[in-house]
Amino acid sequence: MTDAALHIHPTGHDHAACVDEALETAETLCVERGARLTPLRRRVLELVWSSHRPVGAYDILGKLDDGARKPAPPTVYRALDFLIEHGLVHRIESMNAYLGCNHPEQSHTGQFLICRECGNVTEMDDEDVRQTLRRRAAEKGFEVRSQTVELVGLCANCKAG
Amino acid sequence: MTDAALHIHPTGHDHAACVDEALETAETLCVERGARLTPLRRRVLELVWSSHRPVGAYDILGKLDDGARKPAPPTVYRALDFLIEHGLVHRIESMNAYLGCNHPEQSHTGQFLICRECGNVTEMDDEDVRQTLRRRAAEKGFEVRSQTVELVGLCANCKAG
DNA sequence: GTATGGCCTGATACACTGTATCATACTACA
DNA sequence: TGTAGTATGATACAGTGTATCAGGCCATAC
Repeated sequence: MTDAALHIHPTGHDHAACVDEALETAETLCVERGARLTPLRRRVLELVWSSHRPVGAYDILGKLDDGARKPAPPTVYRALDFLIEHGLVHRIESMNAYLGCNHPEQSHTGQFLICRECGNVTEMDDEDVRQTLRRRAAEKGFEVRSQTVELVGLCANCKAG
Repeated sequence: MTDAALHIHPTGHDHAACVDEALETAETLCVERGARLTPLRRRVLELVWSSHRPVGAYDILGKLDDGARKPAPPTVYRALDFLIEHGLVHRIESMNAYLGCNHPEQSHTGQFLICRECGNVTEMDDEDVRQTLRRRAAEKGFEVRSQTVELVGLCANCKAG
């Protein structure tokens, strides 16, 4: 059982279920692809999923310190690279931080809604947005290969509260 | 006369004109607002405009070294903060770099088209995109306050060439 | 004309984020 | 087993950004 299982997430959901599902999905997906979700990578993924807030690489590094051996930065960055490559984790550019992805089946670059009150980030994978961006850029002669969309504002919970 | 005036920009335009116009616009705008475009800030703006590629803070720092005194990082970051606050410069999050804005009249966050071949970045200030993002987020209960949109791909020139 | 307060810059030190490189260990497969 | 490929450990360093204090400049008030 992980730390996350010990408490309920601020938004009221059972976050342990999020983590479990994410890890299970990752296992399945890596088996399918012949990719190796090693204990280290699994642990890093679990730490990224410790909340719905993006996590810094050095936060992960700190939490990997189990008293015995303290890993070095490349250890974390390599694990993150693997996870990102397989769509299991996204990098939030405007925060230099990392966020678990809950639908990694097809690789993608999502659109992120960053709440400036609670810090939670939700992924909005909107095809309309994607197409609009692609079309508008194309009208300027630009061929889009990858999209970074990060919106800061207020989430539904924080607006209500 | 600046360095930029000594050569023609890759895309074939007279880049010195870009720089001159940007600096002139900045002067006017700061006078209107009662903001102080000091020699240092003006110089930093000029260096940001040295090309249509985003420029790193430490590149600017290096070019500020006139042999006599070498400025320290905070000097550059403070100047950049001022310029960003007044919409004269944008920060490209995915590159940790800074780009001159050619229509700073009304403050805004633009959409950026980053060419992975030539490195040039053009700003696409598309209201349709802005509205689509705002609407789609609102449908998820999210109220957008600021947008970061950075698209990587191929510009018209590099596709043709 | 000087005094005062606010803004701008200088300067030192440090924090945070990420990478290059080489060595070691593990795994899968022949 | 042996071997090639992959994963991790470990050291060092590069790149990016900030906290903090001190000094300088300028406008306005008196």
